[in-house]
Order: sequence, then structure tokens, then C-alpha cells
Amino acid sequence: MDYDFQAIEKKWQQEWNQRKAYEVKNPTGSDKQKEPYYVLDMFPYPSGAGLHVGHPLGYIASDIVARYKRQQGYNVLHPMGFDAYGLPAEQYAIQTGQHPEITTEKNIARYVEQLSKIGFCYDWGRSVRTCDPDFYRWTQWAFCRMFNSYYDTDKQQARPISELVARLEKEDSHWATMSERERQEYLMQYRIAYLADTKVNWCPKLGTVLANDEVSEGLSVRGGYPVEQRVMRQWCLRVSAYAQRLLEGLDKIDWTDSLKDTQRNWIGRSEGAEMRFAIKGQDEPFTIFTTRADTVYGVTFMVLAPESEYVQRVVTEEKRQEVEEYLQWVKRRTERERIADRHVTGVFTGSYAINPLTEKEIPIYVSDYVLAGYGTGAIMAVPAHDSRDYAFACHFGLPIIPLIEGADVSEQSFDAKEGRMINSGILNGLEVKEAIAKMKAYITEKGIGRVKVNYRLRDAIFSRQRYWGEPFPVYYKDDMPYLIPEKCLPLRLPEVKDFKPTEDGQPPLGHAEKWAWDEKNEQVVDKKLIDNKTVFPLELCTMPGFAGSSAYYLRYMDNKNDNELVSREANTYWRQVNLYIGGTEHATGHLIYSRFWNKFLYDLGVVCEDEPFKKLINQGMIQGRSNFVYRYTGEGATGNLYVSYNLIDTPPYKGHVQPIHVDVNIVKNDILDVAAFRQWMPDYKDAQFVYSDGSSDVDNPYMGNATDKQYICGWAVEKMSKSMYNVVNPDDIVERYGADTLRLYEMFLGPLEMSKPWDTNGIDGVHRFLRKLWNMYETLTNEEPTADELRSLHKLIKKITWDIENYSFNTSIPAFMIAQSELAGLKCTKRAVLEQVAALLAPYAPHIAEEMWHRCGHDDLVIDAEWPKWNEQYLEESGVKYPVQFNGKVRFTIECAKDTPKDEVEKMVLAHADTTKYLNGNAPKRVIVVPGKIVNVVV
RNA sequence: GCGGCAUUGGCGGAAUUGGUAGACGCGCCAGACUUAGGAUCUGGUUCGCAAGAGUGUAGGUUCGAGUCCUAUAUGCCGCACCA
Repeated sequence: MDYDFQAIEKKWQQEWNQRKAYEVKNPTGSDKQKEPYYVLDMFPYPSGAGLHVGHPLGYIASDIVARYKRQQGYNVLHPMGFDAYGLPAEQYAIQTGQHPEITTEKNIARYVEQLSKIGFCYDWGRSVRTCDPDFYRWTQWAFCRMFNSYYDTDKQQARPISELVARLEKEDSHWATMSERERQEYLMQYRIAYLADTKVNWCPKLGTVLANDEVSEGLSVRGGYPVEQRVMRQWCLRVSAYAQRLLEGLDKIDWTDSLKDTQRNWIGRSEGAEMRFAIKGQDEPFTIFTTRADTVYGVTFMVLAPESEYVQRVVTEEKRQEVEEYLQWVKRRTERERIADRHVTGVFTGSYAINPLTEKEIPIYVSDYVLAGYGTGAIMAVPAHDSRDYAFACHFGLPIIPLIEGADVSEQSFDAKEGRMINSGILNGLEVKEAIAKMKAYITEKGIGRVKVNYRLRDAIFSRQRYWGEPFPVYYKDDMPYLIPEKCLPLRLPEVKDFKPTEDGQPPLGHAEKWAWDEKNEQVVDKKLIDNKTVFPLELCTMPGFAGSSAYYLRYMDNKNDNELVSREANTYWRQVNLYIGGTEHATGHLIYSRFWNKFLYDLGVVCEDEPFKKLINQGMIQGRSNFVYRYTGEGATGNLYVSYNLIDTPPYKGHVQPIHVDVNIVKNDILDVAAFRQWMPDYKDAQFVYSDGSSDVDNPYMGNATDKQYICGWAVEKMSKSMYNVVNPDDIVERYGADTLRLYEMFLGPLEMSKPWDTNGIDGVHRFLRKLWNMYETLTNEEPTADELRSLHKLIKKITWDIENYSFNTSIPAFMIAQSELAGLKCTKRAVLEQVAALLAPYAPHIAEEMWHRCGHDDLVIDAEWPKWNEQYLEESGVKYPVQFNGKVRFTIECAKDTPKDEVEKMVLAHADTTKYLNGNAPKRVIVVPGKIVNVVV
């Protein structure tokens, strides 16, 4: 019987559904507890374009692990959900008036359908979507808790704000005299979710602010629109309070070094010192941050960030206008201009600071190369040893004093962090490292400054001026925010008549009619009733995309719980995600925010693990592999003659062809389907070709119908996108080859973590393997397997087990192929062998494995089959000594004395019982003797 | 500029603790069966006529290096005026 993959896959998908094969239960009280294992994919944003062939890569890998762990007897949680709030649905809504909810619903349905076809073992009953009120209720809840918490720097954890209030009442005499509003303002400086005027990335085109990780090179990551800096009153999360813990937590988790480095880089811890510099003629000094305390003697000027509060304090009357003009100019510049044009700019403020060590007067400048958001927004400039300061000093003709022996600063600065100090008073003769330490001690002792650690990590801006997101459970009384009570959650997203911002520039929620809070009756009421006595306006912003994705993995543990985000019981059972698979693009966004969020919940005692994701794998991106046809543009060109790729560099075509993208779906193994091309677009209806052998339709109009003529396409690796006609839809592959072939082939493409182009060349080979394997299950016998058969089988078991344990899925497919060909060569029809092969194949190709498993006479499902165990004895009995190497290499190790001569060793090898058995009395091919160590024998 | 990753046949890639480099697949070549085949099966396929050479390049460690070390080139990714 032929391998009818369509029938098999349909049959088993239905069967799995009916038997509720993938339903996962939390153990209750008296249950015998199976060991839990939690495998998670980063949930997708359901875009209108549907899944392409790159999406399932990680999902297949996690599915393999999930199925494998299940066969090993674990209780496996392997859920899937949707990150359903987001910009594209909202922009689509603005353009078409279609409610984002409808678009999202439609897209999710499409995703579910596509995913189902691939045969993932998700428990859809545990699915979540971030736009579901039952879900975002817990996002709002967490926000409320953050609002009601502050970060206790002594205890290094979040504590209820009520503790801070209690302390203030007891210890701070000022507190009692404060008005309610003053108190709220004061507390706002401590809350973990707080409202503040901050400089934000404002994207006028999107009409919203963006977080730092949503901006790249001055453009929005989504859409690529210009972003400018603006000061706005925004909700923020005090992520920076967790900087040190986020950094330390990395040591406890099993992520790749490159990802950890990216996060370390993003957190950007730097140890340095804060120093106070007196201002000439003023009492109050100002503070700077430096990592190079050793270079104080070389400070020849100071620089303030344009946004720094110090600027107004130090600017002199004569210079005021010039400075103001500069500040205005800086403000007008977009982030993009600032990045593109890095010429030195700045102005002198007219004031002088006093170097605390040399007592010299040094001028204070304002320049936009100093950032307001880092350190204190002010620096001491050491032109000799900092390239930025050097450029500035050269531009303004300021003195440059070298501080390290042998440094030549006539052409450029000497940025190295080693050498012996000169021109540096008390530091002279010391190495840089010693000098830094000594200076830190000195300034601490003299009260000039203190040791200080700074982080690059900023607080996350949490407001978005958008419609399609979680509403804040916040209303405003006397212009101060108050939370609606937790028991009233979820605060549902209201209907609006327009998804654009209002005419007076309010966020889209400004259009909502019923969007006010009745404090007394604790309910949402019509906006018209606002009297600011009992009915108050609600917050108009919504939360950003990362809000809903920051704790979703917890909700899967207990997604039907109406009382809590996750019950204590469920959380202490599942604990944390054992294996998390997703793209590297979330390294500084989602993966920082959810670690922060999780740590906050940990402080609250809601979760029992302070890191959410134990092991993380970044699957590589699947790029597109575009195909090209080459239009002839040379002499006598008609515009519809296309030259085969192998001829484009030969006369008369050389230099006269224009590559044109062609739909990869009408190209197979780089050979164009000529008929399909002519039908593809009206323009190509009359296309003529020059084929690979040089023959042409022009000479013979019927040539194109001949079957031995081939038109070869060129190719290139590009981003998978519609405009390049290189998007491959998994549905098409499933239709043509089946889900099992798709699954195997995606794994076969290469290592999971590496980026690679999607290349359909070669998928036939994998499909052929499945067909060949399938044919072996035609008739089965109950005979005892032979030694050779067992050897093949046990080699396979060992290999596949090793592969999955080490996430090396790509090398499993060749192992299956080899086993198949070995067993076929032995004409193996033994049930005892083939049922084990089916069980091994089940994680990779579940449908065919299921069918094979049943042909072997089983009624249960293959996913519940026990994972086969290999037996060294079988491998030994068949004449192979452990360890067995994959390529048929065999190595022995025999201990021998240091100075044993080579031929002696050879004799010893031959005398060795196991060796003799394997060698059949022949001499080994190679004997390698390492004196005093081991002997390796290659046979 | 800083940090990370990669580089192996015509192509994707194997080589798990340093031990016969090129597994497996694609493509290609030859053969078989066919009226035919973009079907199936069998065999071959790193380069070189050969001796030999060979894992980006140049060194080093080692009995032995694709694998470890140093330098260097190229490509990809992340961060970037972070003091």
C-alpha cells in the first residue's frame, strides 16, 4: 500500500482530538505525582499574513522534546497561545474601520488551523490570548501590585508601599504636614509602577511612544518611521531597581553565552565613582560619574548634557542667549539626525568648576554628546584618554594633558586602560588599576565623592497612546492616579467609534463614551457624568505589547483559575519553564521584561522560582531563498526573452540581462516550471526562453513543450517577504509532502540555532525516506530479531536519545535513514524491532509513527509508548565493542606502561579478548601509543 | 568602537571527550526497468591523470588538530557618544 500521508495525518489528528490525547492535568491531592516538565514556545503575534515556513521551526523542536519527555514518563506541559495585542491589527483598523478584535480573531483562527495541520501536541484547552479579559485581568492585577509596591534597597526586594507609608509616618516629621496630593507625589517616586515626566521616544507617525528596544537607529522597529525625543507624562516600570538581580540571575540559568552577553550588555553595569566639583562663585557643587577616577588630574573641562538641570544653574547672563539657542537646536534635532551627524557641537556656559585635586579652574560646557539619562548627566572631560573628549577639546582648543607614561596624544587620544600614571600628583608611578582604587579611596576619605555603580538599563516606559492594548486600571482624582479596586478587574477595553487619536491629540480611548470611573459605585460609567467628585476620568493610554507577554507562561499552569493568576499549588508543581524556545529578537525586550516581572511576583510570594526560564534556545531565523529569471535587455530585445542562469555570463547575453524575482513556488530545484511562469502574471503570457543547452523558443516555438529542456533560475538568500516572491507557506508543503515530511525536513535543514535559508531542494530525499520506511511495515513477523538487527536498532536508540537530550535534532534524520537502509538490507520484518523504531520516530514524525505503531498491533497511542532503552549487551554481542562511534569508527583503550614499545602494545591489543573478537585475528589498522596515557586502536 | 557567532566538496551540512575529514541528503554521472517520465531501483561522486594535496589565511601546542592556543581576513548578529 502506498504511503498516503494525507489520509494518515487526517486520521490521527482526529483520533488525538477524540481521545483528548494531549490534555494535561495538574495533579490533585492524592494523585501519584508524575515528574513535571514544561516546554514552551514564545507565543506568536497572529499577523494577517499567516504562518510562513519559518515559524514552525522552533515549534517543531519543542514538540519533539515534549513528545520525547512524555514517552519518558514525564507530565509534560506544552501549551500554545497568542500575543494578540499589537500595532498591525490597530493600523488595519484605522485603514479599514474593521475592529481589531475581529481581525485578531480571524488571524488566530487561521494560525490555529495551520498549526493543527502540523500535528503539534498542544493542549489547546490551556491556550491563552493576551486580549482576552480573563487574561488581561491578571496583567492589570500585576500592574496594580506594582503601583502598590516600592523597591526596598536594603532588603533588595519589592515591598508593599504601605510599609513605606508606615515608616514615613513614624520617622519622617515632614510626612504629617503633607497634603494628600503631596503625599501621592512623594510616593510616586518610589512606586514600582509610577507616573513620571520622562524623555520618551515619540513616533509621530504611529502616534505613540516606544520603549528603547522598540527603536532602532532612530526609527521604529515596527514600520520604520522616524522617532523623536519628547518629554511626556508616562507610566513607567522601575525595571532599573532590579538591574543587579537581573544581572546575577543570569548565572543561574542555562542560556547561551551570546544571549547572556547581550543581556549583560543591555543592563550595562559599570563600577565607578561619583565626584563633586565645586562651581566657582557658587555654594552648591555638582556631581559627575566616572569610571576613570584615576584621570582627575587630566580634567581640563566639564560637559553637561543639554537636558541637565545643572545647565540653568551654571549658565552666566552673558552666555544665556547662546546656550538657549544651542538647547533649542538640540531639541529640534531628531534622534536620526543626531546619529547620522556626529560633528562636535557644544557651547561654553560661562562658568568654571574647580578641580578638587589640582584646584584649577576649568570651563563648563554644554554638549549633546553627554546623555542626560546616564550617570548624573554631567561628566569630567579627560581629552588625553577619551576619544570623545579629545575631539571636543580639539574643536574648542582646550588643553590636553597626558596622564599615562608613553602615551602619544598629539594625533589621537590614548584610550587604553593600562600603563603607569604621570602628571598625576599622588597617583604618579601607579598602574591604572591601582590608581583607580587609590583615587576612589582618596575621594571617599576626603568627602569629595563616593564609589558608585551605574547601570545602563533604564526604566521601561509603559504607556502607549493606542487603542488595541490593555487598559490601565487607573483613574485620576485631583490629577493624581488612583487604582480601581482589584475586585473590579478586569477593566474592559471600551468600544470607540474611531481608532485614531482624537482631534485634540488624546489617545484613541479619548473617543470612548463610557469611560469614566464612579468611585462610589465602583463601576465604569459614561464620560458625561464626570464631576471630579464621585465620577472621575479614566486613563486613556493602554499598556505596551510586552505587558501581556511578561507573565503568560505562568497562566498556562492554571489558565482556568478565576481567583488567582496561578494557584500556589499549580505553581509549586510546574515551577518554571524547563525549556523555552524562541527568536533572538526578544533578547533585550521580552526576555528582560518577563524576568523582571517574574522577580517582582517572586518578591510578592506569588511564584516560587525567581527565574522564569531555566533553559533557553534561540532558534535561527529562516531566511527566504529567492529565485530569479533573467530578462534579456541587449540588442534586438523584445522584453520577453528570458535567459537560463547558466548562460547569463556568456555572449551575447553577458551584461545584458536583468534579474527578476520569480515566485519560488513555481520553481523546483532551481528549474523553472515554464508553463506555470507563463500563467503566473499577464506580463509573462508570451514569455520565450533560452534553455540551459542554449536552444531557444525563438528558433523553435514548440521547443518549450519538450520535456528535456530546462530553464535554470538563479537564486539568492534574502529576507522572506511577499515582494520577493519567496514566502513559502507550510500549508503548501503539508499538502504536497505531508506534515511529517515538513517536520523532518525543517529539522534536517541544519542546527536549530543557526540561521539558514529555506531551501526546498532536498525535501524529496526526506520524503523518500518516509516512504521506504513505510514499506517495511507491510507484513510483520513475530520472529526473534537477529544480532545484526538488534545492533542497528540499539545504535539508533542510543543516537536518537543522545540527539534529543542535546537538542541536536538535525543529526537524527540521517541516523533514521541509516537504520532504515540497514534494516531493509537485512530484510527485517520483525515486529519487535520495527515497533521500537516507530516509538523512536514518534517525536519527529508523529502521524506516520502512530500508524506504524498500530500496524505493530498496538491499541494505545504511540505518544504514550515507553521510550526505548538501548542495551550495551546487544551492541557487544554483535561484535562491536563499546564505545560505538557513529560513523562506524571503533576505539579501544588499553592501559599500558610508560615506555612500552610500539610492537609490544600491538601484541597487547591483539591479546585483548574483546579486541580479538572484533578483529577476527587481523592486525589493527592503526595503533596509537601515548606513553603513560592510553592506547587508541583504530580497526 | 565594544561584545558575540560563524567560515568544511557544486549545494545544505556530518564528524558527540583532540583519534580514518566529507556521514546523511540535494545535485551531478553511469546503469536497470520503461512507449514515456520531474516516477522507481542499483552503483559512483572532495580536488588532482598521477605521486599527492586538502576543513578561510599564517603560526603554535600535541604522537595526532576541522576541533585547543595566538594572530589575521571575510561574513552575520547584537549594543553603541553609556563617560
